[in-house]
Amino acid sequence: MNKLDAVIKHAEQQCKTNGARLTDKRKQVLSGLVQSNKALSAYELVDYCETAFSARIPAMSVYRILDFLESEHLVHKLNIANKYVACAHISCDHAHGTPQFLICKKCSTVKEVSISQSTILELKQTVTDADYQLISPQLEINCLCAQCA
Amino acid sequence: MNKLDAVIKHAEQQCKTNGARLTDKRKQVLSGLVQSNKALSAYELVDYCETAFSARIPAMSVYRILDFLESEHLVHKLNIANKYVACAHISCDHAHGTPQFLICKKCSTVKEVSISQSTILELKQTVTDADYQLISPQLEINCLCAQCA
DNA sequence: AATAAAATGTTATGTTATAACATAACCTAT
DNA sequence: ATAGGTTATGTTATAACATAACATTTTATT
Ligand SMILES: [Zn+2]
Ligand SMILES: [Zn+2]
Ligand SMILES: [Zn+2]
Ligand SMILES: [Zn+2]
Repeated sequence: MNKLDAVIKHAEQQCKTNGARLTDKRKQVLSGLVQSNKALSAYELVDYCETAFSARIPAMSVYRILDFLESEHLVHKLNIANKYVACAHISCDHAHGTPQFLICKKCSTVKEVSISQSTILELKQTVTDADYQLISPQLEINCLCAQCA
Repeated sequence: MNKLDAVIKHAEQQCKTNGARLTDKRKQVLSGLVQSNKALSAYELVDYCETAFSARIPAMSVYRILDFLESEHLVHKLNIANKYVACAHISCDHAHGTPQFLICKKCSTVKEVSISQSTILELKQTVTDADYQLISPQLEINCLCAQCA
C-alpha cells in the first residue's frame, strides 16, 4: 500500500473513532494536501480536485472541509502563508506535540518539525510573563528551503 | 513632549541618518500605528488618516508607505494577523533584537517582547538541522490578552 | 416513510494585497 | 532658475483570500 492510501486509511479510522465522517470530498481535499509537496491555498485545492478527480468543489465548501479536517487534526493552517498542509503525523501512533513549521517563503514547501521542550517552555514563560494567554503554541517560521536558498 | 511626538522625532532622525525621508503621509501612517493600542490593517489606517487628519490616502499608497516604514525598521508586519504595528523600540537606543509578538486574536492588541539568546540559538539550530535557512527569526504567537481572556 | 441532523451547494460580499501606468514633488547640476 | 533624474504618490483595475446567509441534498434515526 502506498503512502497516500495508508494516510487516508488512518484518517478514516481516526474520524470513525471520533464519530465523524470522512466523506468523498473531504477525502479528495485531504488527498490533495497529502500528495502535495507544499502548502496549498483553498483555491489551489479547488483546482487540484478539479484536475485530479474532475470534482468541482466550490471554494466555500473547501474552506468548510479544511475547517473540518483541522478540527480532526488532520490538517494544519499556516497563518503566515494563508495556506494549508496535511499533518505530517497522521499515520503516527505517538501523540501530536506542539507543531512547528518551517515554511519556504518562495515555494511554500513546509517541514513540520519539533522544537525542544525547553524552548517551548521558555516561549510559554514569556507569554505568561506578559500577562497573555496562549491559544495555540504553534510556531510558523519564514524560511528558504535548500532548493530556493 | 508627549510620547507620540518623541517617537516621531526619533523616527525622523533615524530616517535622516539613512538618507530617507519621513514625509507627511508617512508620518501620518506611522502616527496611526504609534497611537493605536492595537495592530491595524492597511485599510484601517486609511480610515484613521481620513478621520484624524482629513487625509485621504489611497490603500495602495498606505501599502507602499508600510513597506517603507518596515524597511526603516519603524513598523513590523504581523503575518499571522495581516496587520501592522509600530515597533515598540523606536525611541530606544539599544539595538533591535529578535522580536516575539504576542497577538490577541480577539482584539489585536500586541506585546512586542524579546526572546532570550539561548532560545533564538535553539530555534536557529532546528532550522539548520532541517536544512532550511532563516529569513527572519521573528516569532508571532496567537494569544488572548488579559482583557479578553 | 417521517424526521432531524449533517454535509454540500449557491450567491453575494467582505477583506487583504498587488500590478501597471500616470502624475506630482523633490533634489541636483548646470 | 530650470532641465532632467529620482522619489513619492495617485489612479484604476484586478488578484487572492475568506466569510455570511440561506437553499438543497444526503445521511442517520425513529
Ligand atoms: Zn501535525
Ligand atoms: Zn523553497
Ligand atoms: Zn520592534
Ligand atoms: Zn484582547
